[in-house]
Amino acid sequence: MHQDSSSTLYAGELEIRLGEGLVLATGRALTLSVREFELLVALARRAGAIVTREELYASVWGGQLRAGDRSVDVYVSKLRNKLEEAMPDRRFIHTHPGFGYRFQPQPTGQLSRDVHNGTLLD
Amino acid sequence: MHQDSSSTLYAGELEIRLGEGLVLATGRALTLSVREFELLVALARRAGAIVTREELYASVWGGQLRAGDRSVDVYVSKLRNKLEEAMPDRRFIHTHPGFGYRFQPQPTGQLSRDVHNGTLLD
DNA sequence: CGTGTCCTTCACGAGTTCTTCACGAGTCCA
DNA sequence: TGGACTCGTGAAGAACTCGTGAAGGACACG
Repeated sequence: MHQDSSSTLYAGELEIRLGEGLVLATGRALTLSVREFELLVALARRAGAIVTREELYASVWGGQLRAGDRSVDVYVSKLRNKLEEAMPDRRFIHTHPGFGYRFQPQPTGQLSRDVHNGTLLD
Repeated sequence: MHQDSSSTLYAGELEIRLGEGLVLATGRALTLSVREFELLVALARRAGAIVTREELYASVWGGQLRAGDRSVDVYVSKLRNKLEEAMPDRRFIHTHPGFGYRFQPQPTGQLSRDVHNGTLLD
């Protein structure tokens, strides 16, 4: 079927359809590039956890992050812009200086038990 | 499987009669070639979702898309022309660079649970 | 045959995306 | 306060993806 790698991640109001490269924010489709999408997936799969740049680089670009390579940061920036454009008043990606990034779908400061009606986030 | 070949897909103002190879746009019949018709069906069956070139190729041509084969793009272009000729001011087929194409009957921007009064889309 | 339609492939230009660089803001610590 | 370090992000060119006109082949029909 066309649904195999295509489970769906739910992260707050975000719906990430893995098989299709589609992200819906409150119903509206976001247009993400391939790198942006894969970065979002890498972050959302580990929602709530801090993910290092090395790990993010490995999942999105494949291979080893070289010293001085800022591509992860650049794409986090792009991704943030698109997420915030679609859903202002919400911060999804948090920076933990020296450690990495953390994807947190809840409104800033608020943690709540989510109801996921699709694949569970880790 | 999906539905038998004699049902009808409704996608926005488009009515696609599977058994007859007939497409009606606001009542008027479109004249599509076989490839164009099957491409439209492959897209419309998964309306709202991004469908990759590989998947489209498999449904329309059958078999595996080879690197460098642009036939899907060429037929998307032809299909777009005919759809837009029949219904200007509407964009049905959206490109998602790096992923594939998405058929979206609703006015740009709005996704909603559709009411199909024929066969349901997936 | 001659003509028309459809299909496939090629090629070029336009448009997007990716990578890298560079500068500045913020933080930490002595 | 000053230095070292971490991040955010605009910008520019390279690299890649996509849109589409056109050429040529296959096939059907008169």
